[in-house]
Amino acid sequence: MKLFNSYSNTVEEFKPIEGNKVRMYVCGPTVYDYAHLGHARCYITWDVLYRYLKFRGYDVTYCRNVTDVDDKILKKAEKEGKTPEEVSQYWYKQFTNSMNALNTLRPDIEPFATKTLGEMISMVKDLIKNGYAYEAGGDVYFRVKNFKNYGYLSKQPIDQLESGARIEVGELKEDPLDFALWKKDEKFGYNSPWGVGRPGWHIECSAMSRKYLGKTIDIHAGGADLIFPHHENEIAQSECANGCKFVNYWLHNGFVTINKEKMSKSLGNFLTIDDMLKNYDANTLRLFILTNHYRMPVEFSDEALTAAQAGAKRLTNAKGVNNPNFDITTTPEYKAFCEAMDEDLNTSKALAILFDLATRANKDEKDAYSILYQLGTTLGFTFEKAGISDEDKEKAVAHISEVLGQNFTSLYEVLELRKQARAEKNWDVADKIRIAFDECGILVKDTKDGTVLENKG
RNA sequence: GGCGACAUGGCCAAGUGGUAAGGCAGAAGCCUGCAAAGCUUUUAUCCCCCAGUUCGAAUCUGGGUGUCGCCUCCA
Repeated sequence: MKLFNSYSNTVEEFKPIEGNKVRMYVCGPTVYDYAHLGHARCYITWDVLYRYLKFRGYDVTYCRNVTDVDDKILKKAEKEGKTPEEVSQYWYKQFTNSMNALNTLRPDIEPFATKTLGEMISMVKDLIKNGYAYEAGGDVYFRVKNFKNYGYLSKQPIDQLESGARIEVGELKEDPLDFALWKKDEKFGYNSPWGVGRPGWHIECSAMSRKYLGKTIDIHAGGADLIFPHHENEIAQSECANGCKFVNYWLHNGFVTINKEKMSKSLGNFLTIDDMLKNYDANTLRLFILTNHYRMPVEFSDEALTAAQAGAKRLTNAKGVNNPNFDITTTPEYKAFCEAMDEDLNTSKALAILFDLATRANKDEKDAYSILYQLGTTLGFTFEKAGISDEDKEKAVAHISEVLGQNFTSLYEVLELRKQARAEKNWDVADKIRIAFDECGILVKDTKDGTVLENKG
């Protein structure tokens, strides 16, 4: 399998450190607000990598942190008169709900920054001891100039970085490039050898990664906007504290754009996952994201989402039943799928194979659906036909009763009446019922095998 | 200013030296009371522009033009 490594800026053959074990870390959310489409893209992309690695037989440990100590959380807490913990717990729950709704698998480990403070403090202590960090007025800063590889990941010449760097008022840095490992904070802080304070954002990931996955890990992934300074700083901290390589493969996903502009909190041009899911289902969002290569920008538009919706429907509504005992690994489609995914996750190519399988499944080709189902599930699509809830059924019966001016007590009665009407070629009644169903969001399909009701989605 | 990426049909998009996957939309047909779904066929002499390398380039090289991102919190 080949993956594009941002560190070397080339596509490289992926080889885990130890046998078939893969240790994978993804920078998780700072929990203070709604997750938006940009987050969705990031976590769906790495969800697909996680699923695919497991599908290929790797023993993966996937760790995704939760940043629950941060300026933005504290600001929100102050504004709302809540404790930072209340704020982060609430938004963590929202985030988890969104991730579940998107059908992303839960990481094996989901550490909280506030529960990993010991590791952070010991790491900062080591950095000070080795001369890579210094304390100044209750803050601790990393001495960037002492790490010769600084700027390697982001391909930034150090003198260029220097010209842009500034020292903020109140900071006691030796050099403008230095960044905070620990910040004095007497209001919300925690005890440390340097007084009451809280950790800098970058040290959180270094510490959590080391604690749960070890000093050198296989994969570290996240959005491309984290390359500088976040990942650059993580490398500096981890390699100086541990005295060894931090990460073998740095993976970064591209952005979601809207009106050709990066979607982000600060620009305010974001659409939340929850809002998106009101109009489009999880399969649609996933298809929208996976039709593009993960490193390319994806432009959001309703037109694109509508196209994805039609495609997702075609893919997941194909005819057939999965035979779980069918071994797909001997099929040419499996081989082609793996070849595509092995090329730095060419999901677009992989999807072409799935679409072909969907067509063949619809033609009742033997095993086509099983292959489609098993490969599609590997990409995180769900094939379960959405049933109609009892609540919606009741609503529909009530609505149809009103439309036809007669009192139906069950869906069965409605369908029987329509069946009879159709048998008698009473199209007026049959169509009225279908239209009434449609108004309730239910699609009526008259197939050879009888009438089927479906959620319009 | 520094660094990096991208430019393929109406829309989205794969393809990085051998003659343009796939999806959406459109068209025609089959099926069908209608509708929906499905099936079949069909839609780029051409890949931003110019020069070059080559038997051969969307694919490599050089030069343009345009778009985006990072350099500050950001997935």
